[in-house]
Amino acid sequence: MFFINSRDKTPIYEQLCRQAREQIALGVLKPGEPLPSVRSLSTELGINPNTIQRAYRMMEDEGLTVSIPGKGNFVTEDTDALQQDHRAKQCETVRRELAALKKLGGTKSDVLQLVDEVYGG
Amino acid sequence: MFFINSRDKTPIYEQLCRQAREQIALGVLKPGEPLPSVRSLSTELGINPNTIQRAYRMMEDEGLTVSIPGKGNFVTEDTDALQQDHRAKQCETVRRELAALKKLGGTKSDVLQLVDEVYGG
DNA sequence: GTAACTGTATTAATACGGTTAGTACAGTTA
DNA sequence: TAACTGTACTAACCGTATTAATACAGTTAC
Repeated sequence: MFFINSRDKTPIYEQLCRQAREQIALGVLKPGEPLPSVRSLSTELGINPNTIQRAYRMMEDEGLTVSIPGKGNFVTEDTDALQQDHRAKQCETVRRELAALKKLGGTKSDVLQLVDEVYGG
Repeated sequence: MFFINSRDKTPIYEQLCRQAREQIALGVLKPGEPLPSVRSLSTELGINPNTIQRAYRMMEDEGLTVSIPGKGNFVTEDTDALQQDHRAKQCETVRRELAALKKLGGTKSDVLQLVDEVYGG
């Protein structure tokens, strides 16, 4: 469910939080689904429990999960808003990158060809 | 020519190097054009000369500039390859972001609308 | 109730990297 | 010669990621 890219220079807790964000947006992590416990994920990944704790706290701060003391951490019940938000942000990213490509001389037909490659002719 | 975004968490020397990369790709920085001296840019931006030196070294390592001891740092003479390379990378970025958007449920018509917004109907 | 889980909080120590500071040396130019 | 230029080097400071070691409280199953 989670993994660590040691080549990635971003902090471990950010990697984990980002993965949760993406997997919720993709529907891989489903509403109410329990996450691994702090200690089990800690031993599984071979990192300190404090780092997991910080990742889980960040997930909860972003509204991705809810933390219930004594029980565990769970994916939030309403992932719909998160998915829509993530999709809107991705649209904005695409728009920004398209504008950058245009500035570099990329033509509309260049872009349309890229779209065809992704979506099929 | 260069500026520092203190809110940007990326290192100053990376910010400067990225700006050089972008401005060369956009044709703002022209082949052979001299860059500010290490010490003058240092005082202008209010940061340490060592940081500028590191940024300039990184630029040279990327082939963006050439450093001539006693004279200064200059934009490389052949910026064409750099521009083409930058444009190819930007195409790859757009393709990647498009694929991500598709995974999130973005339809082809959604994307085509974005393209129209950027390039005009 | 006890044991074994769960999350939470706190403090200290370590490690790494970015940045600053200061100095010194060598090439270039007027 | 003087005033630029880039380069090299060391030491120190600081913020942050990470580890380490505890301690406390809620939950669950026996």
